[in-house]
Amino acid sequence: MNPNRRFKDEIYDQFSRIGKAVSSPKRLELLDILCQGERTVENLANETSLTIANTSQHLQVLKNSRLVEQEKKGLYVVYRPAPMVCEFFLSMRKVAENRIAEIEQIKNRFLEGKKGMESIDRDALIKRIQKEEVTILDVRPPEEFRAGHIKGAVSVPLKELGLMLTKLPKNKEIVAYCRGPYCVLSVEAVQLLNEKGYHAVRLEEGVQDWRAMGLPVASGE
Amino acid sequence: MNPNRRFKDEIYDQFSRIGKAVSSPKRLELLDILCQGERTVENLANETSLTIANTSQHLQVLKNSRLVEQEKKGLYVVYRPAPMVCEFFLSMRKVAENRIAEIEQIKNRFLEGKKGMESIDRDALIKRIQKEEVTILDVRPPEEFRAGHIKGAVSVPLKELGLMLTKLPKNKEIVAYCRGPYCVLSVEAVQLLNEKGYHAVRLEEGVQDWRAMGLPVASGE
DNA sequence: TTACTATTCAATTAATCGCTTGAATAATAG
DNA sequence: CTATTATTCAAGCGATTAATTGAATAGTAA
Repeated sequence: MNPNRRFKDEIYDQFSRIGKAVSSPKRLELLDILCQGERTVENLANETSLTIANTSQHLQVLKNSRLVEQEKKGLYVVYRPAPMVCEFFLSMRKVAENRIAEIEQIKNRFLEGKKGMESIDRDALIKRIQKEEVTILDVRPPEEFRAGHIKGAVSVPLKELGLMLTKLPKNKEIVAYCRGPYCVLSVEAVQLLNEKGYHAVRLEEGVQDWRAMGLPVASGE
Repeated sequence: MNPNRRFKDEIYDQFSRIGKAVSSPKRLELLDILCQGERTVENLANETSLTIANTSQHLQVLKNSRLVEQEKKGLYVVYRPAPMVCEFFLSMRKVAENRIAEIEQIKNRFLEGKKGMESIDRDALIKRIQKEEVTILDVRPPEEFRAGHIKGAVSVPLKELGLMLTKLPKNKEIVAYCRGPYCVLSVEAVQLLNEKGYHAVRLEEGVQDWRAMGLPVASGE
């Protein structure tokens, strides 16, 4: 075969390694979670309802295409996204949201089931922050809050929301967020809060989106 | 199954449609070409050394994942990339280049075979444009030049380069470019020019990269 | 109408992929 | 040392995919 053709084929073969890595829904889910912070295999398996062996296998596909890195910490193996990968994931999500009409439909159908659920986006939240007082709630697990959160947000993991209710102000509006537009933690949080008489709304964006917009993100406690 | 899990699965299934589309080397090659401008099926089949039927099949995969759009023009069907797709492709290429070491190796091995081949990047070219006079040559087929080219470049398709040699200035440096870092048209052009006594170098970036940097791009003749 | 061209469809084959299962490995604790 | 825990490996099954081939469709021209 002519050497130019060979060269091209080799190059596109390499490019396709990235594509193959993100061609499986389960691997996308794993990547999405990893972009919130590093995780062990067991941890990822629990969140995705995959078996441990299957999770490990998917993680190795991601590792072989260089989208994640792994580090052994004692008895555990911790995985984290490689640099640039989360930006790439966001860019892929953006194309999907803009081009695939089914995504909007699936989201609407899901949210219709949750009556009274109000979602706001980044712009609307920024306006409210300036105009009136709002409490921003990060309802993800505490490790994810520590790894990075919207500046000014308070960590109230969904699991502890029930216990923390009394500490929240009833007169202020509450904005809850989690991992992004397709994460349901904030959906459940807002439902619970509204049932209990608070005025809560859901922020669509996650920390990654917030950061990508150039908005302030903090980490640690 | 619990409705939250169902929702997540449906969403990631949709996201993976984009991933599946870019998981095949041949489809990536097709996308890369399409990002230079619209094409007919036959046209694409010729450039990729695929059969017509196979090309058509791949294009339909791309269409079903909404990455390309199609339009019937008389006897031909013309395909073009959907909005945002070329940006996404660039973002994927960037991850691949930065994460997959093999790509650099393949490129180096290929260019080693072409002795005396000098490549420069955008920054180096900009400096030379300011300091000394250079002639910028777009060696892609004329339709691609018309669809968009680096401002100030002259269209000299590789196929006609042999005939146009006399019209090129021997004392000025010549910078040839084509579709991007992995396109070989400019490699062949620079080889020919250097053999004939010109001082020619290859620009790595293509028009897409140029545009993505915010640098001036023109279209038409 | 008929002939011709560009593209798509349909059926087939070989290769690859996702997931499961059970065994193997590696680090730690007693 | 043995037992325990987290992860990976290896084999196997069914489903999906890429590429080939030949037939079918759609638009154009005589």
